[in-house]
Amino acid sequence: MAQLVRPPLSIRDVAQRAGVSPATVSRVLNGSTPVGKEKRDQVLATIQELGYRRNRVASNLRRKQAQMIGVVISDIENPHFTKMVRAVEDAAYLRGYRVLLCNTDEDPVKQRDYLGVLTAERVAGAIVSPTEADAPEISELLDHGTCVVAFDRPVADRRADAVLSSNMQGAVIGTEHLAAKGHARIGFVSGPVRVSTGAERLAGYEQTIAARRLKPLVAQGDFRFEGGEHATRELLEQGATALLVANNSMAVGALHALKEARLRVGQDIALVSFDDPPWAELTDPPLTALAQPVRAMADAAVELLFARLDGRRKRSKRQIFDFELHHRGSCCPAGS
Amino acid sequence: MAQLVRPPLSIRDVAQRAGVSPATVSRVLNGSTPVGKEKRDQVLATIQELGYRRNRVASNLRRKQAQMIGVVISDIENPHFTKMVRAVEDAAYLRGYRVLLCNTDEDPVKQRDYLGVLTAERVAGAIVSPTEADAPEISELLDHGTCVVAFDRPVADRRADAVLSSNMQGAVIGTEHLAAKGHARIGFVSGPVRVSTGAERLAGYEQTIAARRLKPLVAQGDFRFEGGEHATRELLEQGATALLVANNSMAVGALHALKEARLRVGQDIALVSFDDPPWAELTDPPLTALAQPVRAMADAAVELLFARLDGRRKRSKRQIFDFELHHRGSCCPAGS
DNA sequence: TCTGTTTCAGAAATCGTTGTCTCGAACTTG
DNA sequence: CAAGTTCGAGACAACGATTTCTGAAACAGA
Repeated sequence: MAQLVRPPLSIRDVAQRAGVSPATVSRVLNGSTPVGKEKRDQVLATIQELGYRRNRVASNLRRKQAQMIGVVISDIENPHFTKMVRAVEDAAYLRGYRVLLCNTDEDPVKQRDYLGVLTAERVAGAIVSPTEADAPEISELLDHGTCVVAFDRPVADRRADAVLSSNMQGAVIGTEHLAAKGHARIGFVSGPVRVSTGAERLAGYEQTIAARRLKPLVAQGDFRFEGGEHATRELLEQGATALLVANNSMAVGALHALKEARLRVGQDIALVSFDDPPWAELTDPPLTALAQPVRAMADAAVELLFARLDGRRKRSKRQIFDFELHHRGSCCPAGS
Repeated sequence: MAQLVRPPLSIRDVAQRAGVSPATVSRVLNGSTPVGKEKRDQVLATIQELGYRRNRVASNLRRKQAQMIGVVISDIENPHFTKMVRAVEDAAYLRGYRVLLCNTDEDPVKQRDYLGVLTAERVAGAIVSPTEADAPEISELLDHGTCVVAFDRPVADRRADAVLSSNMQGAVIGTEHLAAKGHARIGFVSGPVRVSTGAERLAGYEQTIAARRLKPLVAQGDFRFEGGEHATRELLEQGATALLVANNSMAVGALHALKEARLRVGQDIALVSFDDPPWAELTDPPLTALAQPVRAMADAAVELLFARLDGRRKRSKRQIFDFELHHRGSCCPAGS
């Protein structure tokens, strides 16, 4: 059986069949200029009849802009980003935009590659959670007039909008909470300091520890399972009785390491984690977590983006959201 | 400050500056036809110098195909699909393809919309986990010569490739496991039967129940948290002492419902869930789960897709993977 | 009735790349 | 050395939609 490939119809085919000019078909398709009712009905009927589907690629070329939003994140398997992507997808779908997914794995090279791709694809806008804040490709996008919204992590170029969370504040709350329970040896499972969220959370922790004249115990992770596991082992060796973990993926690693060390969370050791993934309530015990209003943040990012695309806004804007501590069972008083 | 928009450079600008024809620049860019070393170096230098970036939209139009893979899934927040998307992204990135993300929310209308979008965007290939197996838009894609791989759920059109799991077998294993522990009132938190995975898992359950002359206890969910919660409440009212849950999102809902009913999983009630999300080991007790080799499946799907794109394969192919029961702590013997 | 304005719709130019066609020059080879 | 090849590179025509330009018809106002 030969693979029959039906060549797609073009706007010319429709025009010919309907007895009008291609321009008229285009006008009906876009509603850009009024078209007489008679011709319009004729065109619509013909489109139905032939099963014509407009070629977006050609359309995008002519318009010099793809109806597409690029989403650049570091880890598609992290529920934090997944929630964001979901929100973007929802909004994009409603407005007839598509989502181009770019997963960087926290790899600056891959990030720059992908940012270049967004320029090459002439996307209308981008939501970026940068691994590297000052990649020149971000400025390149902005130079071409593409809207860029930084999510979770700022970018260097001031023309971009930003939706951020107050990471310092979050780390302070988390550390204070553990300190208030009487812990003196509070370990911090840090993210990479190269990433702004990593650095800020670490700074918040260090500030609080210093203010309370405690000994800082820091182990560097990578925002992923393995790093969390290793860092936790390290901190246990240093005698930590409480842990603050800088993101949810590393928290999974930390829980593994603690299980391995036969320490009962919430009894032998206290744990507070950044992020509040869906499974935080299901662990044993449920996880005390520093939650970001991810959905609200994502909605804000999308709103910033489309406000610009629709020309409703010119000046760049930056919004900051606070963390909230969700008290659950993973924090015990010291020495219990 | 006026928003300065630098108009992007075209291949003609590069050609002019380098003193060659646009065709030559294109040839250097694509390596399609040999170009003399001298001119090639000249072109490459000019590209560097001007910071030229090729316009993918124009390229795609001319080539009549976008270097893009469409991924159609029902729930981007479900780790099962997330893992798949990850695998696709990995492979696509390596080969210079982009990923167009289409999230359908199990909504047939949205699915058909998105499949139409894939046609309109002239994607090179699509990996689809269909909500509706016989959407005509799938055939439309295939008619245009686009490769389609069904993932997790089959599609009606025989020209498509497929990577599936043996859902019947999985449900049988799961149900048998619970029955072997002595449970007589095994409830099934079903997915929507409209979806093939939903129907097949239900069938496997029913078959086993019938073979053992037990009473079927089924409550219909929607593959999402809420549905799992409601269905579980229903089954509890009917006196179930063991539950088989048809996917991981509903398992989260089930766990909530059980907690609410003050039933201890693994002691008062037994639980087996389809899927094996990362948090399955972290719950209290750890979740006994029917795992699919998602990564292997996704890699297989990608391989099928690219084998076709590269022209390495013509005939359509179907691969089926087995479930594996991961024994953990959530299954207790009956009446304990 | 005649001029001026609006409305509708076609012709044609364009968006930026790529592949085909062509042609001259360099190279074989008998 | 002539005739046949090969090779490199330019000119040019697409790809399919949009939009500007233009003109004809319809309409309004004086």
